[in-house]
Amino acid sequence: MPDSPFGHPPGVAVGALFPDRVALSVAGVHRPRRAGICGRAREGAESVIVNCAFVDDQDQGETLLYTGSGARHPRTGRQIGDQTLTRSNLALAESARRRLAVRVSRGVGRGVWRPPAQGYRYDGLYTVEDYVADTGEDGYRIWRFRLAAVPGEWFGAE
DNA sequence: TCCATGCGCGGCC
DNA sequence: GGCCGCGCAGTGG
Repeated sequence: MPDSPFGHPPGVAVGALFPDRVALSVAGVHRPRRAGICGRAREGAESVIVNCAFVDDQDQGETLLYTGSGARHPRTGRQIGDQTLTRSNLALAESARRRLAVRVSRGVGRGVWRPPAQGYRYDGLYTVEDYVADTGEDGYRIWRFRLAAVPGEWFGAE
């Protein structure tokens, strides 16, 4: 499958726990050490981290509103400028266009749906339903992506 | 408080 | 395609 979408990482069960981002990376769940979105503009997004580090995030488990990357103060978590539809944000947009599954891992954070006790948990596959430019809580433009769990392929599935 | 490190991407040949 | 250098990033010691 030359143009295969990104699916479950080999040998990793949905619900698997990892102590930190390095462990997630080594397991092939989410490769970047720091970035929350892994993906390429032309191929779509491979995986994302959900920990509600962005003020405009909303995590409801089966569906979630995921704020794009960029223009965020690294310490306060507040937005400090307008986000652009480039780089990893474009990757998520491409995933939406091609209906590709994206791997979701949840970390600890206020507002995270059923967060792990510590570290990170691989929560399975989601699709990017749509996305829109919006004005976030801090008054800057954000790109907001709506993710929906793939039935039977995510942590909350029966 | 500081800063490493991995990855995407563009430039260049 | 391959190499290289730049800039960014939902960490974490």
